[in-house]
Amino acid sequence: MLTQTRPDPSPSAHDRVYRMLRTRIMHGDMAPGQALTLRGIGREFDVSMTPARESLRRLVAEGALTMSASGRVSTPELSNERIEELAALRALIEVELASRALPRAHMALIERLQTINTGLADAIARQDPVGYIRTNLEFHRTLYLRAQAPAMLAMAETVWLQLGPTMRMLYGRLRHKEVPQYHRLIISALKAGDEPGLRLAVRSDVTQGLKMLQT
Amino acid sequence: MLTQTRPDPSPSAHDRVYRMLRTRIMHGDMAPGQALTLRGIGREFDVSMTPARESLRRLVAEGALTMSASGRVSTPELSNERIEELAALRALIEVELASRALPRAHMALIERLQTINTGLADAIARQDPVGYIRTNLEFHRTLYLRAQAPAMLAMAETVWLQLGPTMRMLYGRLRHKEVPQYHRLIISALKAGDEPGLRLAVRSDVTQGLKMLQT
DNA sequence: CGCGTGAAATTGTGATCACAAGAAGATCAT
DNA sequence: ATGATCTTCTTGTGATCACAATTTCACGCG
Repeated sequence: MLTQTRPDPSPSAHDRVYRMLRTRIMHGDMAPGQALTLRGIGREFDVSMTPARESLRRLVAEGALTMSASGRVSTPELSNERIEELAALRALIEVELASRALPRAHMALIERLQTINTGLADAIARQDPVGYIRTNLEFHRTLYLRAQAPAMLAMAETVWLQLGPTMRMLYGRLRHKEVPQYHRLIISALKAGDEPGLRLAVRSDVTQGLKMLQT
Repeated sequence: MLTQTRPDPSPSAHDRVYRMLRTRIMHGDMAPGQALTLRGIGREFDVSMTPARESLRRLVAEGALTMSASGRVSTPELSNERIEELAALRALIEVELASRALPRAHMALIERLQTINTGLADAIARQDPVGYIRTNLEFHRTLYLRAQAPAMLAMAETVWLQLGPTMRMLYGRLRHKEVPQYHRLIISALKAGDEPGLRLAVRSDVTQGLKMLQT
């Protein structure tokens, strides 16, 4: 998870590669089961094997990538059981994060969330799955940052990371036509300071879609 | 987290080092703020810098170790806020794990848990903090394995890992005289098939002690 | 056409080295 | 005695290479 502090403008090569791969995986820009190699990553990002290996190993440690018995690395193909577990984890962690964010959810934040929802509508209009996933996660992250609970947010992001490649399939199945209604309910509950309503809306939002992935 | 499958009897050097360090950290065998270096790890485990670096980087990715802006690695020194967050995460995840374990908690498991509690009493009698922490976590892990939710168990273990160095301090403050009463309550609730009682006992067990760490 | 075998290519792991950066220690000046 | 500066030592990062293991491909046979 992103715990280390390294605010310098020129981070290490491995850090750079790690962040780019992480973003790509989290936003569903990679399909489940896709293989990655050290030499392939080295070529793509113009680095040697050492930072490539560090990056891949780090993502494996976070569950974003899986490693076979022979050390080969690929994006995970999640079983139904795994998807259900990760959905349950999202429900547990994100509902708590939303509750903790509520006391600091003022109008500026609510307006920011509404703006992000507009971006979701744009991604839907463009039929852009990666853009949709990215903007959806931005919506949640923006809210949860107000919880001021970095350990929990890190855990939530770890779950998003593991779900990333699978989320792409979800988008295809939902064939989104409009912004998820639960986002509107989340925003309403924030405006009203309605904690039970907020918890219910977040739980519904994070679990409803994932149910459709289980075949 | 321990997600990759590598059942071969001779794992990689980096995997070996990683597991040993991970166990040491999780069981409170290292104090908060303790520094580790690549060359130091290399000497101690008789490996070169490459597996040493891989192991440390992996533990950093899991939050077990922290990395400074200059790349130096050490065990984390947790703030009160961080401790509260991790306790809350334990409560969220472990309560859910216990619930999911209940349907498969038969007499053999219950007897196993009682045996482990006897080991806890031994560790207390020996005034052995590391043994105490290890046996306590064994108690929880043994129960949660029955939940058959590896993603959740991995998350729980990640939290234990982050708390490891701090747990050592907790042991000092509690000055344990007897096996935690909540373990007895957990066992009773399992025998009775009492889910609400089990949830309450687990929540109390995982949060009560950690409250004493917050000064 | 499919399967098996062998060879070649590709892969991951670990060691080593060079280099840059940071930390620690020593010395000098106020 | 304390602070600043300089030097030395230690550290982390990345590149490269060797080697073992795995995978892929090609060819031959049934």
